[in-house]
Amino acid sequence: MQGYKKKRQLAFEEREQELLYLAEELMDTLGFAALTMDKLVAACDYSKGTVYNHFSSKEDLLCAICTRSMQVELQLFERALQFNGNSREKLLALCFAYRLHALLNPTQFYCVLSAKTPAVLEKASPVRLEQQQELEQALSAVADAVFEQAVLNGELTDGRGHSAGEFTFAIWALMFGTNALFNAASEAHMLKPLSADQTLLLNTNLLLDGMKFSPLSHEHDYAQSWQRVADEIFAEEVALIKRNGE
Amino acid sequence: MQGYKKKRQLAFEEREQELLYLAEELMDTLGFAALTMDKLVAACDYSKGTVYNHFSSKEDLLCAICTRSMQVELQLFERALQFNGNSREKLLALCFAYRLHALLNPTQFYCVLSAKTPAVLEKASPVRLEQQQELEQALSAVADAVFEQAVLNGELTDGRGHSAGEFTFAIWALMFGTNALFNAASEAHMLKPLSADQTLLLNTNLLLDGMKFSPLSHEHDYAQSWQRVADEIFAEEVALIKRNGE
DNA sequence: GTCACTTATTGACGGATCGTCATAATAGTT
DNA sequence: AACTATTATGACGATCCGTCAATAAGTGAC
Repeated sequence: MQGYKKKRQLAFEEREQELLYLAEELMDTLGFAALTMDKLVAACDYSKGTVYNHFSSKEDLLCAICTRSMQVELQLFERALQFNGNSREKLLALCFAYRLHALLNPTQFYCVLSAKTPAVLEKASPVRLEQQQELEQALSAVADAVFEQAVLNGELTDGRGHSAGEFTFAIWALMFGTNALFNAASEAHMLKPLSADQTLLLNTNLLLDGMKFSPLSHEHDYAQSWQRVADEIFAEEVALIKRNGE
Repeated sequence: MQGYKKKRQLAFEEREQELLYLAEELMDTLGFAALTMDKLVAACDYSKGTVYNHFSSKEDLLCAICTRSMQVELQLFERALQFNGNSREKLLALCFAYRLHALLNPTQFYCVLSAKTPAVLEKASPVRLEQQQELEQALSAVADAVFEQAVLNGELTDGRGHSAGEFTFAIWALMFGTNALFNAASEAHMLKPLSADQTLLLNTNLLLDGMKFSPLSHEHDYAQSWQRVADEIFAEEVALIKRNGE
């Protein structure tokens, strides 16, 4: 029967989410490296075989957490787009969302970082990797659209013939790198003389200025825009972080 | 006796290098994830206890490979500085060296990437982490010096009061991110429509233009500079990569 | 309601891997 | 040669991973 299979399928997906949530929780409480398939099995109500029915390996599980992470990130992106401002400010809002996501869900960000590691890439299942790429595509598409709109609006006029995709990749790489290095630095108890937010803002300003994305940073107060994004779009989340930080 | 201890110490360090080299070789041949302490022990002439006398854990070993990697990178940086050109071209040469290093030693780059992962950071020994930070400091210092020289030369005049360190961090994050994402993409057999070199060049051009680092990219043909770096400084290595690539 | 058949679940198990530690060996000292 | 301090050894216990034969649950036919 059709309905039966559908129900079954639904239960399967629900359980997968449950397992992913549990795995994340385990990492949160026990530390990132302490996540173990055995522990996950012990913590859930299912047997090892069932868990392995969902995730072909530990790395596959990591990858799954990673894609789920990008799904919630995508939602943050959609919200960021609602920011009332010019294209460059919208892009800034996306960067804000990216950073916010990393702060809200450090564990998830760890997974994303690990998922760029060959040790994980080598062992994750092909299906999972494909899903991950699709999500990355979806996330990139959001930024692409902003760049394309900026061209239409005349905010981005440099005609060197670079595609939106290239610009998106550049800002993505910059955000990824900045966040990764920051996290590593804080994890290693390094001195952190410069505030993460300010650095992030500076870096995006430099890159977008280099794209000649007007209004340029000396023509507009993007620190204020950054603050506005925090207040007008993500007030709740920012408050949550503040509370957790203390 | 003084001389005795010294000799002993020397032998210890020599053995450590030997082990590191061996570990890297194992990763090269068996795949990144296949590196195992047991295998390393089996491959070397020492016992497990001795190996663990050098590296407190597998992650510590990874970290050690990572710092050694940065040492060779530092040498490449020194050579890059020899490039005959303006400050911005020297910085470009540094970026070239960074990329070159990742291409020449993919395994080492994997280690560097993994070393940003909390799973590794959590388990590496404090001493090792400190060494790693020192090396990062040394590498940053090279770029810092170029930025500072550029200010003295009047090539970098933007007076927004940003320190060389901030600029260095920005370009470092951009390079790290670009390389990491590229490697992950190629590992996952993703479509790669854009050439890595061109993308890298574009990204640095954008960022440095945003810093108002003259001559700006529309005032100078940095693609040519990039090629010159390849020919004049790293011809040997580039040839090696070409050969290996086929 | 029962039987045959398909699909999903279980958890014990083998094979690896990690890191430790009591024991053995080696070097230096007296 | 005897004694001490340092280093090396590899067997061992504890995990951890992933598999698979056995078991249970679900489904449709009669």
